[in-house]
Amino acid sequence: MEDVARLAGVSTMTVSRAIREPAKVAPATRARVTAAIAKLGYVPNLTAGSLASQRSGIIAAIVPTIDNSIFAETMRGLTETLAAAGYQVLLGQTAYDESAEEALVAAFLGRRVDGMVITGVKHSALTRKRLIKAGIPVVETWDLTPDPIDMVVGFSNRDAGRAIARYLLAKGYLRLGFAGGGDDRTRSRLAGFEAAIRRVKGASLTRAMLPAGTSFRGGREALGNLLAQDPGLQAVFCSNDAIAVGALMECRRRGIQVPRDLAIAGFADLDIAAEVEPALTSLQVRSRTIGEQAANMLLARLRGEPLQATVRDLGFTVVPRASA
Amino acid sequence: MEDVARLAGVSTMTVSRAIREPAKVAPATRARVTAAIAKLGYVPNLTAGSLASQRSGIIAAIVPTIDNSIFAETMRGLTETLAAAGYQVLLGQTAYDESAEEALVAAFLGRRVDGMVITGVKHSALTRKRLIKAGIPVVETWDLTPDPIDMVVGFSNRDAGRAIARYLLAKGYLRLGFAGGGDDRTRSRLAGFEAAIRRVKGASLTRAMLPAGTSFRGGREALGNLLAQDPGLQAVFCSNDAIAVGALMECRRRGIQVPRDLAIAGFADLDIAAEVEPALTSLQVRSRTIGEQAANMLLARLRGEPLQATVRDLGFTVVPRASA
DNA sequence: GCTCAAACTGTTAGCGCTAACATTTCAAGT
DNA sequence: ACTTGAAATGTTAGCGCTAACAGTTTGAGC
Repeated sequence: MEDVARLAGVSTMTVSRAIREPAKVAPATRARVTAAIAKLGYVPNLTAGSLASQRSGIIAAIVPTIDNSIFAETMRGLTETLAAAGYQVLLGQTAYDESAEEALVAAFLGRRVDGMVITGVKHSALTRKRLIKAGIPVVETWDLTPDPIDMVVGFSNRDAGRAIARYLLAKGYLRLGFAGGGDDRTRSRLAGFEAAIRRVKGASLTRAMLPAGTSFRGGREALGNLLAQDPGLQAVFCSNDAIAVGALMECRRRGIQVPRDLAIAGFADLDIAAEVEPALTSLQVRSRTIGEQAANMLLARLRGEPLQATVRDLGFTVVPRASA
Repeated sequence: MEDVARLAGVSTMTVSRAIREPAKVAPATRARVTAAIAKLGYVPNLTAGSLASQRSGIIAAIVPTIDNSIFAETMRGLTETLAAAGYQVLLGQTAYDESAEEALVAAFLGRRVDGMVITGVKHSALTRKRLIKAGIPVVETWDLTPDPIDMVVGFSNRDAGRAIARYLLAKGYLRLGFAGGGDDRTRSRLAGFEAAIRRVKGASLTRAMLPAGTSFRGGREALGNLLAQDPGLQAVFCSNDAIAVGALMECRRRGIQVPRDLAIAGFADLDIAAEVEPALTSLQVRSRTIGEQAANMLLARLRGEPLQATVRDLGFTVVPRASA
């Protein structure tokens, strides 16, 4: 930076300003600085800038795994919205492991990230404490809670499970099955699903629990598992569309007609849900919007704008298609 | 850090060492420092550490979009391998736009990242220049080139396209179609596909070009487009499995029997390829391994190990299934 | 020409840590 | 006790930038 300053015949402070707040530098000076930067191929050291300004320009994002299109979509919305505002995203994956989450949060706080987006609302006590103490804006995502660490954007997984159950029950299916992974949000969906079923006389629930992060293959196995437990099963709710498509394919393999012999409903309304045959009844959630909203909440807070709501419910929609 | 040092009765340097190189501090001292850190809830400022040590502990990764499972898998392999070595990943998405890539590279270099992983081998002259000048390890991925910026790990997309063409031609299909996006790697696949077809008398090629990043829906439209151009089409190669599944579903909708009336082959061998009915013939590439290998090449270079090969060819495998 | 605020530019003092070197401590060998 | 080298700890001097404030210049208004 000193070289640039010398070449442009100004002080380093003016170079710094020419880069960050061009409006505060006289046009002629700015031109000289710009020319010097170009000539020397100068790349400002943002690390030094972060240290001096106490702002890193980095937002940390923690997801269970990027290798799941719902989180990938959220990350896409987040990254693009933040990039437009000049922020970059540091990515962390927990693989659904709470202690991995704890370690990631600690590492990211050490980087003095300006904000954090974290999947889910259930965290270790230490993680919560650290995040609160850090004093940075934090957005929890993909679920709701009345007492977020700071802010939360998502929808009620419990209500979503309940909505699917009511939909299936309203269609006359009584012997219901559930296939899904073991993460917190799936458990909430199951809890809601189960609660709605309990309220209906004669309705039953059969479960096939899968490891968190399961997809197509798991869906096939889960279907066999469920039918073994209850051969008279009438409808299955799968906690994500990949599992549902797997189940659908297994039905085809076994000659089970969907939805005549067995109805299937998925979750998340991935692109593929509309394309398979029969098209998959699913519950639409706005993965990408969650990321965008999280980014916007963070940005508003970073700009010092007074906050509207700390809990943002994006809701969900049951999308009826042919499969249930 | 000074507070910790005072409480432990040592200098800040000893605190720094106790954190980074515990072996170099006497056990008793280390215990006092650790206790002081815990008591004060001290979180080292890695930004300051980066500035002083000239090592950021951050690797930048640039993909077209994270919202595509092949890149998500690569990112997963990359992030996990790097995390195990204490590095974090800064994520950038170009949306298949070269100028976006240029801006990301500039921003990441400003952060003084310790290394960079970038998708593809075609970059703007400025991007190449900047990366070379930066003097950090760089791994290009998802393709091969004899003259990488620094290192490259992937496979030949051209050869992959050729291999699929040969496979289809060997099965007796002569009137071939191609459906795919407009990114560089897809173009290479198409080039290889076309080259192999040209060498066979009587073989023909019909193209349906889609925007980069297209999936299921695009596959359906592409199929209609191809059949409109050549109603006698015998086999279609789709540049990714999502497009192929879309095409497959469109065939079902139109009552076209796969593979009897029309054969379909995909690319990337996503999980879903094996699950659809008929199962999809595809070309298997090792998405996750690309990320892991990129991480390992970077780490080896960062450790100062002498480099073996700068070009790592992970190859591919044609996976014959029912659809073609 | 003179005043005075606005616009512009410069100076100073760190941000919180670590590299490199300097010094002290300590145990083992004589 | 007395060297001696290794182990442990401390001191010094930045890393490259920016906040905060201090100057300096400019031009509009009278």
